[in-house]
Amino acid sequence: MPGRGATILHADLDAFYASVEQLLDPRLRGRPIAVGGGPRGGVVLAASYEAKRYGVQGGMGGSRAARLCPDLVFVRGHFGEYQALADAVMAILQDVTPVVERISIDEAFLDVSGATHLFGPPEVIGRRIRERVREEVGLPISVGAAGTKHLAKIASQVAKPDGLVVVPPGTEREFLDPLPVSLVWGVGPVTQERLARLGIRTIGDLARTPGDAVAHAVGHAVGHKLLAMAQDADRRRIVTSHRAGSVSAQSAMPARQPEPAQVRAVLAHLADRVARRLRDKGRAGRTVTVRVRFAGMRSVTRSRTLPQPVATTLTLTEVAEHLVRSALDDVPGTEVTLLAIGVSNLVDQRVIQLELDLEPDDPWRPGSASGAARRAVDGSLDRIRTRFGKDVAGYLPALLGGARAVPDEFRELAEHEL
DNA sequence: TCTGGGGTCCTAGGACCC
DNA sequence: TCTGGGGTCCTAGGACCC
Repeated sequence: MPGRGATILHADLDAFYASVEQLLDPRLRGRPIAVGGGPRGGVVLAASYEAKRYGVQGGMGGSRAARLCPDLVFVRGHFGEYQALADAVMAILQDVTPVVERISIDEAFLDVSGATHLFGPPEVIGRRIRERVREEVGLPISVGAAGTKHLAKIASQVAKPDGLVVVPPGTEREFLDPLPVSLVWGVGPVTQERLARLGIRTIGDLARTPGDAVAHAVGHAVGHKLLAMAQDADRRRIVTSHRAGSVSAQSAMPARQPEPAQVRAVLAHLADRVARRLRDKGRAGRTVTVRVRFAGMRSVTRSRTLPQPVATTLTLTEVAEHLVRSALDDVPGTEVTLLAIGVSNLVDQRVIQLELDLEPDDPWRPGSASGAARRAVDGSLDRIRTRFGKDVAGYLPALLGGARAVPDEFRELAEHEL
C-alpha cells in the first residue's frame, strides 16, 4: 500500500533532448538551445534550461522562440542517440528495484519500499540515483519522493532542475497547499482557466473547494481526479508493464488543396506504418480513426468500427481513404495541413488470425483481394524489410511536395516501445 | 513565419436491447 | 394513448501528457 513512508520515487531527466545535445557538444553547455525548429519556423521539440528562462518551451514555433530569446541556438537533434541514453538511465533505476514504471522515454516511477533495507531510506536512494546517472550517463536528472505517485511527480517538478525533493509522511499538506494548481497532473491551460474563475489558484484552494463546484466547472471525472490528487488521496500502484490501447501515425504537410492521388499516397504510407507496428506487436484493431487538419488548425475526425479487426496494410488504407473522403466532403474546398490514421479497440492477432482465415473475404470490400491474400503480401514485405532494412520495400514516404516536418529518426523515436 | 508526433482519458448524444 | 430506466456500444470532439 502506498502511503507509508516516502517510498514512491519519480525520476525525470531534465530537458532530456536538450541535455543530450549539450552532453554531445560541449560548446552548447551553458547556452540557450532549442532542439528542432529554426528562427524561421518549425517546431521546438525541447529547450535547455538556459532557453526556458526566456520562456522558450517545447511545442513552441521556432520563430516565436527566436523572438523570445535572440541568442537561442537551434540544433537539429541526434534522435538516434536519445533512446540508448534513456535506456541506460532506466537500467540504473532497475538496479534499485524491479518495480519500475516507465511512463515516457525520460521518466519513470519506482516503488522502493522493498529496497530500503538494502540501500537505505528513499532520500539516500534518490541521491544515489542522481549521482549514478550523472557519472555513468552524463545527464542531469531530478527525483521526487513521496507516499503516492502523484505527490512524487509533483515533488520531482519542484526539484527541477537537477534536484531532489522528499516529502516526508505527515508534511504533505504544507508541501502541497501553496503550490500552483497547474502542477496537478491533468491541469492544462483550459482547466487552469476554469478553476481560476472559481478563484482556485493553488492546490490548497482546490483541496478546500466542494466537489460539486469543481465537478461543475471541469466535469465529473476530471473533478473527482483533481480533488483526489489535491487532497492527496491518490492510491494508484506502480504498473510495471503496459499494453498500448491504440496505434497511430500522422503527417503534417504544407497547406494544400487535397488531390485524391496524393491523399491516397499519404494514407498508404501512414497505414503501412500503423499496420506494420500492429503486426510487430501481434495485435489488430477494430476501430479505425482518421483525422484531417485544415488550414487554421481546425481538425475533424471520422471513425469506423469494423466487424473484424484489421492489421492489413491494404485494408487499413482503404478504410482510411473512405473515412478521409467523407471528412473532406463535409469541409469542402479547404486546404489540408495534416492527415492521421489511428487503430484502436485492439485484440491479440493470434486469436483473430484464425477467425479471419475462416472468413477470407474482406467484409469492407466484397470482391476485392481476400484477407488471406492481403496478409500474404504484408508477410512477404515484412520479411523483406526485416532482412534487408526498412527502406528497401514498401509504400513510399509520400512527400506531398514539401520537406518533411520532422526527421525520420524523430518518428522512429516516437514510435519506439517504451 | 504560426504551431510535430505518439499516446491516454473523458463527455455527450444516439442506437439498441432488455 | 403513452411511454420507464439501466446498460452497452458507437461516433465526434476535446483536454491533456511527454
